[in-house]
Amino acid sequence: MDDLEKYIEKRKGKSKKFAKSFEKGYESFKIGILLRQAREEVGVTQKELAEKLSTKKSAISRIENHAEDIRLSTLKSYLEALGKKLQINIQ
Amino acid sequence: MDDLEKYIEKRKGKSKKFAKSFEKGYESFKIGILLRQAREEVGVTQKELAEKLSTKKSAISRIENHAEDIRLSTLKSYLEALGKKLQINIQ
DNA sequence: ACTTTGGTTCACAAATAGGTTAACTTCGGC
DNA sequence: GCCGAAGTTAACCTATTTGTGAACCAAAGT
Repeated sequence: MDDLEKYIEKRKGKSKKFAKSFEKGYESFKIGILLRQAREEVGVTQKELAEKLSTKKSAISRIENHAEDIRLSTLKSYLEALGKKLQINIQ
Repeated sequence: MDDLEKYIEKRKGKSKKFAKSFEKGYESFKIGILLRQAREEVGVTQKELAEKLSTKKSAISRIENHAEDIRLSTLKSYLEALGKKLQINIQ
């Protein structure tokens, strides 16, 4: 069980809604979880991040919880606003 | 000069339109170029790939040439249709 | 010269992501 | 208990991506 999965279990315990919708589609949630992890690691709130991205905290929450898909540019800027870099490679 | 840049120079030589629009935004083109490279490496035509993805060759061409942004799911399925895997990590 | 194959580009329609506001919940500190 | 801070969700709207069909170009073969 890797870090991501541990993290997921923790969130399932905290939020019933999360647990329920999670079962519907593991894949779509992965990226949101990764992003939340990245944000919490840096120790920034959704509101602070939203301001850096000139958007609203609700949009951040949606990305981390609900979003079924995300644009590459959104992913990139989210991470860059956290001082991180997105690395993509093909195997 | 890495492989990607070599590849870009080659394409610039072949297509004036590509060269011109390329200058407008390097970033947006990178992903299309990577995808084309991946496809050519496997030796599959745009039409063949399009059929695997239940879409049309024009959509594939657009992604490789024009697309300013792309959904993560699109990126993923494009690569999976080529038998490749998308790997994302955060630095 | 004609045809076929691979690719490009455009225009329009359909689907979906992201911006925004507002109401709601949870949690910690007072 | 009350309050503020952090987060969640829903609804609406706009912007953008993707699907699709058609016209076009270039190269290669016949």
